[in-house]
Amino acid sequence: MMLKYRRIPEETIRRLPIYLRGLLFSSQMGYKKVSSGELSEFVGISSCQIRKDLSYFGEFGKRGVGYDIEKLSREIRKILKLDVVRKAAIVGAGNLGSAVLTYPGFKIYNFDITAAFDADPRKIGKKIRDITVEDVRNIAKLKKRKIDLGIIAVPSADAQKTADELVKAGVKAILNFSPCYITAPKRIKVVTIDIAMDLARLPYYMPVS
Amino acid sequence: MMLKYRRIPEETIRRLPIYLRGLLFSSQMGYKKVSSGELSEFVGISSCQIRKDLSYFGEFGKRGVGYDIEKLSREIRKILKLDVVRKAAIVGAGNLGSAVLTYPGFKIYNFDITAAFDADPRKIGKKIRDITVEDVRNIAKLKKRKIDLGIIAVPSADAQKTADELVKAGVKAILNFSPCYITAPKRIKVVTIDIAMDLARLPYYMPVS
DNA sequence: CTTTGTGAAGTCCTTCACAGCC
DNA sequence: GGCTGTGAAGGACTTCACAAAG
Repeated sequence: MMLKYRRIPEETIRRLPIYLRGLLFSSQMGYKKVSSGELSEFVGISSCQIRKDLSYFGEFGKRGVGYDIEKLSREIRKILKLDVVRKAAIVGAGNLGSAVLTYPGFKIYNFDITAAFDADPRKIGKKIRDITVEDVRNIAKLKKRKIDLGIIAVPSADAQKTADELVKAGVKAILNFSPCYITAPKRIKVVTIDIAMDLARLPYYMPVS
Repeated sequence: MMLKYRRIPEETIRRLPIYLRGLLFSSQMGYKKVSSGELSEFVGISSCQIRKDLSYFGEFGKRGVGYDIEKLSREIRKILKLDVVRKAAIVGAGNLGSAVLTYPGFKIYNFDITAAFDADPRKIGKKIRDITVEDVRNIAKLKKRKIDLGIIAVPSADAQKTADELVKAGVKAILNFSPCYITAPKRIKVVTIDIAMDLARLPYYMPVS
């Protein structure tokens, strides 16, 4: 395995989780191995794209055979650093925040939500799952608790302020559920999830009656 | 306005809703006009990207001045066909389905959810919002009701089957909340929303302690 | 002087096509 | 024969840089 240095496209990283899901699906179908062609069918991405993407990180397949599902899954998890447990804190304990707190996806990817904050005095002290909601003014104290990920589930108007506080508290990445653009230092990865953005472009592709 | 024909990049369409949100924000700040440079600050997309994107559809700005917010918003809504009311139906009336049904974003973009289906006899007949949940076996009857958008909120295992039925019932687009890849004829636009995909790539960008 | 609109240049990403290996 | 891994070619998207307009 030579693996000379090449810049890894952001698009490749975006696709790795899709492959992971395709591999899970394959394994549930009873397969032990898959070829890039078969995986392509399951995930809707061309087989040579799949091979190229994987080639950035090593040689995981056997020519004439394909990929060992178990082994490739493990490799992708390692590439995405999903094998490390990350501590997360959520700000905003309203409907959205509560939904996020109970969403099982976080555990699957090794996120451990260990703190929740809100500005509403009626919510402070309340227990959601096994977490007691704290006063939003105490975010600064997170620094000692070594939180990796900050989750924003507050109204748009407070989103940037919350992001700034999370950055000060030392988070490495931010997951933003508020429908707005957020600025943060370059070293901090910000991902914004906004269903409305996907919704709004659907009609463009729909013929008018 | 010459506007010679050029293929419109998919990426441009993806950004139009973001501009729309930036314009809303500008108008809420009390502005009447914005330059591409100002809008760039609000949405985190370069000013020449913004100008190029808009240039695919016409000349909406005034040189030396910028864009009239009201007018540009209207134009983008028209481009995205957000000015037409679309009828939507949702399949799956569980937690996710109920949440989707009550999500206000649909109304904003002129989607009118007029039907809901579920396979669970205990849910059939129940009322959510102003909609009575129907038996999933009656999806075929949707054809007469001229539904434009089908929303999938069923377990992954049933997603493809549901998609096939929605296609037969004549939908023009599918919004898929199940965490899996779905196939449909090319004329039908499928958008899959899966938070887990965004979650799973976050750790890659986070330095390990 | 400011800001748009846009060809040209540059960058990034995908697909092709095939050598290399099983 | 079948399938991977990859340089080279091709295509798509972004940025540059500036003429044109207010």
